[in-house]
Amino acid sequence: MTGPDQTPDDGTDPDSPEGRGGAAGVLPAARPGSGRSGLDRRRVLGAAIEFIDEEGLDALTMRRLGSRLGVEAMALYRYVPGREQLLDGVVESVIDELYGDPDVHLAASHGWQDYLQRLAHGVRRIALAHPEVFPLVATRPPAAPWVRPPLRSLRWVESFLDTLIDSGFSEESAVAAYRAYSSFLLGHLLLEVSQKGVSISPRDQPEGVRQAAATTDLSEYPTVVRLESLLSLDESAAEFEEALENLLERLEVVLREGRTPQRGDAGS
Amino acid sequence: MTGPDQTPDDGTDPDSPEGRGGAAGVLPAARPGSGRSGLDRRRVLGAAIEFIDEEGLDALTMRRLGSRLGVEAMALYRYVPGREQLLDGVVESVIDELYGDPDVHLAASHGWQDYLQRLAHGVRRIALAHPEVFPLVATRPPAAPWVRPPLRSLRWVESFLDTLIDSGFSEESAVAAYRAYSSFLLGHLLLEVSQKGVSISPRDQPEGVRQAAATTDLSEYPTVVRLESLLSLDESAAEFEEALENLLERLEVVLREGRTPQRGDAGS
DNA sequence: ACCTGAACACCGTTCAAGT
DNA sequence: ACCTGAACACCGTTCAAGT
Repeated sequence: MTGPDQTPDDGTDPDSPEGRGGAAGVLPAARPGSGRSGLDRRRVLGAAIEFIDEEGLDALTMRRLGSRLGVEAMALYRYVPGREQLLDGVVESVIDELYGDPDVHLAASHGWQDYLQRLAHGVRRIALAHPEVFPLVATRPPAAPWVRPPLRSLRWVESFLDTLIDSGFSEESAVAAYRAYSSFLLGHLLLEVSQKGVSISPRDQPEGVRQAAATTDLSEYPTVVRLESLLSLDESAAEFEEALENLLERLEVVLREGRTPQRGDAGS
Repeated sequence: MTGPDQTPDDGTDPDSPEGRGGAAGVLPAARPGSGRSGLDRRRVLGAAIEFIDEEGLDALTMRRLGSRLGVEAMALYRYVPGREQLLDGVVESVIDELYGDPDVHLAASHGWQDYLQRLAHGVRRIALAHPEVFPLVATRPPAAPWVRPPLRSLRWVESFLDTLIDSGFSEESAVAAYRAYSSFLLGHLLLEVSQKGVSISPRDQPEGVRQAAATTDLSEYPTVVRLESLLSLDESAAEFEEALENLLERLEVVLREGRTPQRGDAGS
């Protein structure tokens, strides 16, 4: 999906049989005969995700990833055309977890609101599972200008639009809903994930953060100081639910006002 | 503000006299005597911003920035402790443009909604002026966990909270409003800016995008294909206004329901 | 078929040295 | 006081060579 690379086994199309079921799989596994030490595009991407989760994005180099896999960096180029495309593969791999998430696909016909709820929670689960990877999901250039970052895959866009249109949204309002939904997801999850990075991990730049906190003169910001405990409460989960509910309510209004105006307008 | 560097002239505190007025200035200029070729922390940061705007973030290296300034890379270390802190300085410098924006500060007392409107538009102006820099604004770890990315400065957080509390918000709802507002800004502007990057610039990875577009089999996504023209319409500006209006309405409800409950609750 | 060694051009950063 | 040259450790990536 990422490029015209001539590497072997680049069956990245999302409809290959293995892609559908497995929670982690973007690519088919190595042929059965090839022994456990055999490298694999899937294994490479999996290792990259692990690496980023553990050490942070900046720490990921071809050489270090190679040595985690017991191999020289140059060996990776058999499975991935370069570092940029490795990152694209990581992003693709991570959102592909959604395809395998039963909580998202289960019971497709409880209405569009239920569907958008499950989709949002599915994306949120991924973001929280890979907080270091998620900014990449948000940041890598998408396949087409209208495939917006948090969903990131034509399959999801298609499914989103179909579901809304089937539920009575006009094409225009389905597209508008898609935009509102994407930016809601992106904003919330990016903030939640970055907050998590700051408050929990002594990993990346604890130095920078601690320094800044120590250096800044707080006496000029009495309100901030007074509200510090309120400000540092982590209410992300509740805020997510509330903002999502609110968005769905907004969409419901749009639906009621704009219900597929093209025909049947006089019929019922 | 960023670290314990012993470089000369590191008066990064936001209250130095020069910092208040000038639209671009984080730091005082060089002493009057030092000639036009004299380097300067401000000049270094300014050149870095220009560079990123023109060539993209990935292209910025110490060596290239040096040569743009007619100097070896090593000379930059006089003004900036390292590349990371250079990027922090860039972010700080860019949001400092807000302090000099008359449209944001003008007429402080037309009510909180007017204030939030002007602030949001100010941030949006910055994001659009520096589309390559803005993801950095969203991504760099903030000074404190509760200083959320798009606002990024204690001064703005303080001003935000004060304005809302003065307008009758309870402390709790002022903080909740701050969170909702930040994530709204982040989501919208990040999407808008990344869309701009994709659709306009033949700059960064036009290769990757064009490839993906060409490689993907669109026949599986009939709805997406059918709605392509709707999907690729750029309605960012209108969507921004609408979502902002909606947010302000939500906040108004919060205000009415929760009007400073601590005292005077029985008085009127 | 799959991996490695050596090499190339380019990084960030340090430090002693120049003016 | 300010800048540079040389050096170090580390990048991504290529390509011929090994097995």
